[in-house]
Amino acid sequence: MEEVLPVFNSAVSIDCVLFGFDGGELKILLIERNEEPFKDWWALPGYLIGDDESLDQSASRILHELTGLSDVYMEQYYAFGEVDRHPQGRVVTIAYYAMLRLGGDKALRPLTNYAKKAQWININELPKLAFDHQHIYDKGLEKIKRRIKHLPIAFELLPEKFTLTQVQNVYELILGKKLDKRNFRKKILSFGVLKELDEKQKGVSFRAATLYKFDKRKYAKLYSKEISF
Amino acid sequence: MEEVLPVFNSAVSIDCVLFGFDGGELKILLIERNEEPFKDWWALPGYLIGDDESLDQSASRILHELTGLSDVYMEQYYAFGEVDRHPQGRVVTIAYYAMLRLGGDKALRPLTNYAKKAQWININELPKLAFDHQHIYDKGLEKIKRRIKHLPIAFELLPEKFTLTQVQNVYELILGKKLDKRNFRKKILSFGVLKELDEKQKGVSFRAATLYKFDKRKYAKLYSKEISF
DNA sequence: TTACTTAGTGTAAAAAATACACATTATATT
DNA sequence: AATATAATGTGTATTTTTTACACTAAGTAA
Repeated sequence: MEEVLPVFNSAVSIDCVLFGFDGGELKILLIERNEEPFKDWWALPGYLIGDDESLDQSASRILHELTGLSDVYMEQYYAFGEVDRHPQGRVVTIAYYAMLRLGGDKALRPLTNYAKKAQWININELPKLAFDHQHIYDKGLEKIKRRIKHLPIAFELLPEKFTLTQVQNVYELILGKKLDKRNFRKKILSFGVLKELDEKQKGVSFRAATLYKFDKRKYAKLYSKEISF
Repeated sequence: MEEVLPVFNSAVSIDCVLFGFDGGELKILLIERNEEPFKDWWALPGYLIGDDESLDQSASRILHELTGLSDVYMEQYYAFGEVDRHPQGRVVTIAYYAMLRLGGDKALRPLTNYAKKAQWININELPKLAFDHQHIYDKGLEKIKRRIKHLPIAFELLPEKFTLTQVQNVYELILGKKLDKRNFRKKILSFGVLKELDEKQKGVSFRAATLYKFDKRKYAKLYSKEISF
């Protein structure tokens, strides 16, 4: 405990837990590793931070390089630093999560060959993950469960226009339990951030539901309220 | 983005935000630095993690070496990693908070000369802090504000036996606002973790209040409930 | 005895959460 | 055209939680 200059004593990395909702299923984004250790294993998208980037900037860049995704707003939630979490040396990793709107257009394309591919995988069919990534994922899920109770972040998962039933599906998948339809609608509408549209769902084979959209202005207000008291 | 071995790319440190309650005042623990940069400035107790320690272990050791305190249960809450947060090089710091029972016995005695001294300082009289420590403190306070609403962590600040008015004082100091006495008592008792003692406050110059103590068994149950759903 | 200071208590009203079931509507099938 | 199907959409009563609000009781000091 004598050094004055801050001596490098660790590698620092970022790992990202991205939730996506597609075809009625809750998925997370994984990469297939192309490097040792854990070559060919599935892992959370993650890599070492860069010299001239903040943690948030690193997170965005890394996600982009490994998956091709950009403009994803991620939130930091925990740092994992067990001594032996990486078999080849000390790596402290800082975990971020985000919820993401899926839907065809955005192809997943790693821009580096550190990953063979990136893919959305149903959370009920998770493979064995590299390193302590299962643990990092578990903590991330716990985090958004708590979060979703207070803030309507589930909309980040949905397309621009959505039905209330879709919202309820997302909640049920994340919380892992069934919710009462009437009470759910009452509550979700009471946040005051949904705008009913003059438009119905199309292409369904039964009664079409009313579409809603998400009012970003009101959401921002709500969000800042939740933070303070 | 080519290395396979995890190359050290940063220093990693821990900073601790410790809240204490004493003489009716909410305080935090600061050290006076004895090293450049920011020699002679006040700072949060913090230092670099060790090679063979987890983050939690590092936090405990560092707190001990800088202040003499041991057996303090701290919780990690955020990682700060702006590129220029340390003037002499990259340092990512991981912040921990805890709430602590003060009261005479435990002397503060740095065991290293990295700190000149350690001292409890009223949160209303904070000096200018080194590095980005003001920011780290602000985030920590925000965190416990949110936390205290759901869990009765305020008891960690109080002596073994305490009055309800003392508990209320702690809440008011942390939340920064006055609370209604009757409603506060109703709510705090409804947590079901306080045991009324057959004993009164002593040495006060007016009516003595009933003492309570904190039931750790019930608290543990409550805590685990809050985490899941 | 009196003055002072803090402890300790209850209720009514409002708001939020919960439990619960059926008619409506669009489509697909015959 | 009639019918079957499957999901949409809606209301109320009950319970629980939160909020607002003011006085008496008890102990100490003068």
